[in-house]
Amino acid sequence: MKKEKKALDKGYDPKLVEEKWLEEWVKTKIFDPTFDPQKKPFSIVIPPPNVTGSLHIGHALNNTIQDVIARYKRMDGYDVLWIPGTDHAGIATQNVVERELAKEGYTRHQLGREKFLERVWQWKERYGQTIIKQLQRLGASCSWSYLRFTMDEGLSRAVREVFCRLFEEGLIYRGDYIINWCPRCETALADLEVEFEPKAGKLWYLIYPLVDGSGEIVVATTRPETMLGDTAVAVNPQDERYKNFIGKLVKLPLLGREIPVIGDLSVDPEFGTGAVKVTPAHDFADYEIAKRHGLPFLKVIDEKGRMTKEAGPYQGLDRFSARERVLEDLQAQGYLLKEEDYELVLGHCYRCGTVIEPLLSKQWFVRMKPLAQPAIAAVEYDFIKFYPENWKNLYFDWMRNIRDWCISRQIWWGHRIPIWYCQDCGKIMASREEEFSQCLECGSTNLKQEEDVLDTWFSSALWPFSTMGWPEKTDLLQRFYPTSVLVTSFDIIFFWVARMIMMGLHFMGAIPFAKVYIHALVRDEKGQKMSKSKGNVIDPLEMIEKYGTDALRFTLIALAAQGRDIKLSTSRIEGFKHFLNKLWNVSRFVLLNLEDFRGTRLNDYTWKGLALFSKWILAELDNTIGAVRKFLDEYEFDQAALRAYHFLWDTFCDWYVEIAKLYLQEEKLREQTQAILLHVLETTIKLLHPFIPFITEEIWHNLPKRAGKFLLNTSYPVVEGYSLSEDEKTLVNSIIEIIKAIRYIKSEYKLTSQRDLKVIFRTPDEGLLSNLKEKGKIITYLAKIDQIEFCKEKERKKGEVSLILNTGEVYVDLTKEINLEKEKERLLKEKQKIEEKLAQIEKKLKNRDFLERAPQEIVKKEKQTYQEYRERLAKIQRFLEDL
RNA sequence: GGGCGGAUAGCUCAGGGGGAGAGCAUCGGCCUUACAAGCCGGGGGUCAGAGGUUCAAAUCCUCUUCCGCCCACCA
Repeated sequence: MKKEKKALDKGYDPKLVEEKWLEEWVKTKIFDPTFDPQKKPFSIVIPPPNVTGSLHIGHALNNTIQDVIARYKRMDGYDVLWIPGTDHAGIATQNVVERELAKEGYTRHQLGREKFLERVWQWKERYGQTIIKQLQRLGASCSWSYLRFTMDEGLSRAVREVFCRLFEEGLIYRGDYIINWCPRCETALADLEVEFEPKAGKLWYLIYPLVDGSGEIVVATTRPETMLGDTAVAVNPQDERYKNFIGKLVKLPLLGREIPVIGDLSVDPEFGTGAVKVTPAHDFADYEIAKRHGLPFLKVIDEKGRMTKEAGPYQGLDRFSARERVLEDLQAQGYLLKEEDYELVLGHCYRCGTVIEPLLSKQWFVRMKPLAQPAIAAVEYDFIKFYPENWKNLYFDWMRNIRDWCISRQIWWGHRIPIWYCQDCGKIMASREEEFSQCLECGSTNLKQEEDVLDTWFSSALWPFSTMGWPEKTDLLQRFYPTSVLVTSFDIIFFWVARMIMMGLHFMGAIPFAKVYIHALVRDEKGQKMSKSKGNVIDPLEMIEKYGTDALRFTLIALAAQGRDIKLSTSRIEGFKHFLNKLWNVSRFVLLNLEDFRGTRLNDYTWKGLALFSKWILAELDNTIGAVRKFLDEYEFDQAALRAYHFLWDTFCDWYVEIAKLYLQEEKLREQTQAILLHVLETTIKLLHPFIPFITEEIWHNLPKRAGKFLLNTSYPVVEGYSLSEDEKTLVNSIIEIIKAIRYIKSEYKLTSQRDLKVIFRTPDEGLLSNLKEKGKIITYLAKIDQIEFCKEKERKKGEVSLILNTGEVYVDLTKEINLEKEKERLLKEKQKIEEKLAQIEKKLKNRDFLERAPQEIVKKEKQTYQEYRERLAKIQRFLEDL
């Protein structure tokens, strides 16, 4: 016999509980894999948050979902590895540190590369643990011994290896291309890193006179300052208006250069004047035109967004002031025809919001087409499955139109591109080693490493295998690659998911994960993405502080329906906090009633020997376990959580526990009821543990006779196959509906405190009748009345209140005078409802098509319902007469 | 310009071809062997609009309106 624990405190206080278990879990390393050969492996890699970041609500959702999966799988017998880690987040982190420096009055250039990187590393050391601590606070059951960082030595080696192999395979090349440039961060950006926003702007019409004086051509532009870099004017060759202009020269206003008029099919005759100025070095479309026609590229804006010497008198001006000046001068010299309001879409840097400048520059690219092909096939053939499925369309769309990936960045924080240039012979070499001393071609030691670093997503793309020690052949890779599932949100399907699939297939020869679960974005109440700059963030840490981690987790999970965004509100969190309190208190109740419990188990009793409602609750529990498991397996986490929620509250607390109070008083039933209470509570707690780990762990440790050190070490509940016979089901339903009916009558007639009512239940079902007679006590106890009579036939009596149920009728003699008018009103209202319903069914039953075409069970059911309602109507009629 | 998703109770949202659901809010009544963060009972919805498919539509299809996302080199 186990000495009983002292009862739980009244009211659940997460603060007292969460910290304690957190410490225990992390300390004992229960989240690390065991490598037990008996167990099947299951692995997840975390989407690594920014190393200097702070937990936001999106992380909270993302990691809660992963945690639910990880805990469920662990309890279900898998050997789970969940690799945690952080991302160095190149530009973002560099910007943060630069801002710090700015406060001290420095720029990174003043500090120099080496010193600057030291600062960033310092920053990383100081704040790098923050996000990890916060993830732990969230209860994330990551395998903390395997913590990784994208710039760890191991991961950096993987980056170099991948770069070199791609370079050797000819999949990485360097070239002059027009790219997106952020003049503030002073770096190139990939297409994906540019965000477009519509903005009110103007369309200016500029006059370009023909050199031969035979006329002029008017072009429309949104960026007049780029005219300084024009090297042609393009028209559509099929445009009759301009046919004769092609081949002629126009004089560029302000600068006086002579440039040709060319014909190009990409020009839309409908837009503007049908003539386009061509600025090859500062516009993507113009760049393409220029390549087709062999036009010169004239760079008039530099890396800082200032006009170059090519811009003549405008040299040194910022690009926006240059626009003003150019317009003034054009106006003054009569080259500005008119201006119109025009809404344009401007690209902005996704990290700092600065307007992007398309710029011609030398960058490194990855050839994507050859990598994309197998990655498309992997999803087409369902080797990788998306949940919900429709996200794969988005994936296909992007992958099939993929363009080469610009991977070089002109910042300092990141993986420096492992390319070395021989200063003597010009040889370009890729090196797996960090240092490289001698030219392979000429033996010169005069080598210079590439200044640029890699796009931060380059290392992220390797995450599933670089974290497991690749390129070494490690045990980790052997056992846990490919990973089982990737949990992420749709906004990084291109940035990350697609690239991991490509790299995984290319370097591991295997998919990086079998399933991709795409969860919702958590938005604000207006449906907008939360962001610091908009000031509409809900801080998960604040919520945790206020409501507790479990409440936040449960809320996020319960709201995370597949394929739909979450609009979070604090009232929901509050509601679910109440649920935790309920769980806490019912546990308290069970424990308080276990004082004399001898510790029998369910197996000590025969099914036949159990009380009716004990069998019932076991059957209900069984249904719940089945449903929760099914929902978890299908990644319908909200449904799983809500199913368990309703079982605990509506079924267990509201019915079984109340009935158990009665059973506990009966000597014969007391002990088995204790065993059932404990069993159901313990099972429910296991069921709920993946969602709300802290409170369940705390409760579990207060239960007697538990096995294992932590709840996580127990096994997830399985369906046992308990079910009631048909007679038992009828009996249970009857009891419940009788109780509800009496409660309703008492409430309607304001008799809630009156016990001495004469209540009669009549049913024609003799079997039910005899069964019910033994259960009168449950009814009187829960309905709070002194007694109830059961009968098969009943005299009609004036002044009784009566309710029709599925299994019979309840009559209440209110003894005092009742408001007959009110009862009449109620009955008439019910009568009307029934009549409406009957009319509806009648219409169906008269419809030959329905009778012939609808499934027979449906027809049968309708007929049955029709009969039942006819009977009801007759009864109501009688009740009305009896009033 | 393409593509995707949404419109269901006062609010926030589930559901999804055969009797409209939850949480919060609201109204009435309760300190009952845990829980007032609770218990018992009630009210409240032409499931955006129109058409179609079907014996049967909130649910499937089409269109319309509004909202939100993603993609796209119309200067």
